[in-house]
Amino acid sequence: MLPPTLLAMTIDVVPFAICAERLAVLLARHSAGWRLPGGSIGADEDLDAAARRHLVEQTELGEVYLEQLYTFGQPDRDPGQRTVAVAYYALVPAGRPPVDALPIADRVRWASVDALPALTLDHGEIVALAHRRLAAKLAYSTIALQLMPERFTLSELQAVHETILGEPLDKRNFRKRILALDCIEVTGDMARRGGHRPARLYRAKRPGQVDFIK
Amino acid sequence: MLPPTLLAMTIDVVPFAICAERLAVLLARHSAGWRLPGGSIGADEDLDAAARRHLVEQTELGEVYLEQLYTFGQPDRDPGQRTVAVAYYALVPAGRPPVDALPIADRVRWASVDALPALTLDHGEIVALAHRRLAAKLAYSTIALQLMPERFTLSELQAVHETILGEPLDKRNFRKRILALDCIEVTGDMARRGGHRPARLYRAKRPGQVDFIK
DNA sequence: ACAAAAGTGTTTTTGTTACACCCATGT
DNA sequence: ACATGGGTGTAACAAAAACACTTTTGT
Repeated sequence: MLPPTLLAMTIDVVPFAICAERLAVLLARHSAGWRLPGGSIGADEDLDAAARRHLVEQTELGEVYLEQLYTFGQPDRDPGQRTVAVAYYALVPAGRPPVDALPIADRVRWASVDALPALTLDHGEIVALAHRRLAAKLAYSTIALQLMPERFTLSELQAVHETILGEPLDKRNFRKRILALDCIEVTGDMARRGGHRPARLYRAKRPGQVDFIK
Repeated sequence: MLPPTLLAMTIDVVPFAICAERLAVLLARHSAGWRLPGGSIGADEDLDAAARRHLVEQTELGEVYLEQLYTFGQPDRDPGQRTVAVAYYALVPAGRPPVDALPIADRVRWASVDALPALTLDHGEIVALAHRRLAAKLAYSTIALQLMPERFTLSELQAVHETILGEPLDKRNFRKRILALDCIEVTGDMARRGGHRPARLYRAKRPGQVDFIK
């Protein structure tokens, strides 16, 4: 058998968050436009670790849910040199320090998935695939909790689902289903925001953990 | 940003088939035991193409369903040199020329997934992940048809499902569900095998295509 | 008092599961 | 005639969908 080929490899990360009721991706400024955060893999670095490192270095988003998505290796995907990209997606909880307040604010930007600027290489496709995967996972896992702040209302959680799926959900059925999953619990505190009845605040029972359902 | 790192990359393929009512994997003989078919990636070769090429070269199995599974990149997964493996799985229809009849018969071997020999590196984990993925896909796609010969009976299809899931299924419910999917059609011919009533032979309506359901 | 979002059950519909007998062939 | 797997429908149950009004706050 032939020895393994040496190939240029990168990591690309699709960092998702909910911004202003929209599913948004954090993009990094690049000479030729915008691209996904990412970069090289250390000689002795795990792929997951490399993804996390690039995310922290370029976006200051640590401690987020991270999952491998797909590996893109078409020879012509990078017109410069042949590069294989291992793509990941990350879920950033709402309530993290907003990018505008960070020193890196001029290097990155949140962009809504349905109004993305042109991205370098095949990064547009990578985002599209990540979005589909995320939407599919809503149906059979508790993954949406990874996009929520520590404490949240049921209406907020429902809005996140609706944003990702792109369709409205029935309030009573949604609540029934979520509570039956036994993945969140009441905190006892109330969110009083706006001129209306205060809402109960919930928290994840097992923060950081994604459960599969059914 | 740093330039992409050059890393040793390989392709590993998990070729599944149903042999003797068991889910089996085709293994390749290796100096240090058994391993999955696979190998290097050509400098200008697509990853999918490389997976298909290795499968043909090492196992003579062309024209099979092939899907990327996961990319394994732990730094210590290969004690020799650091190697990243892009893993695929393949589904081989029953009724292909059996391996024993091929000139490569002494280099490869079908092994049942529940009686695998020790495999090199992390290939055992790769097989386990592929098996889980395949079992999961039975529930929401017509992927099992990729393991069937051109013409097959409903009982044979049910047996394939049962073998992969490792549990028996109800005959009437299974038939109702499969026929409702509108993915197979009667050929008009009958399979008369054994001392009992002949069975209708079906064929896939869209051979080679995997539909998602629900 | 009004506007705005929170909270709450029941009915209907749909899909899933459980289950048993006759049929056509080879021996 | 008997053994073997092929073929078929219905009733019970569970899950999902549809649906409207009262409550609590801020202004």
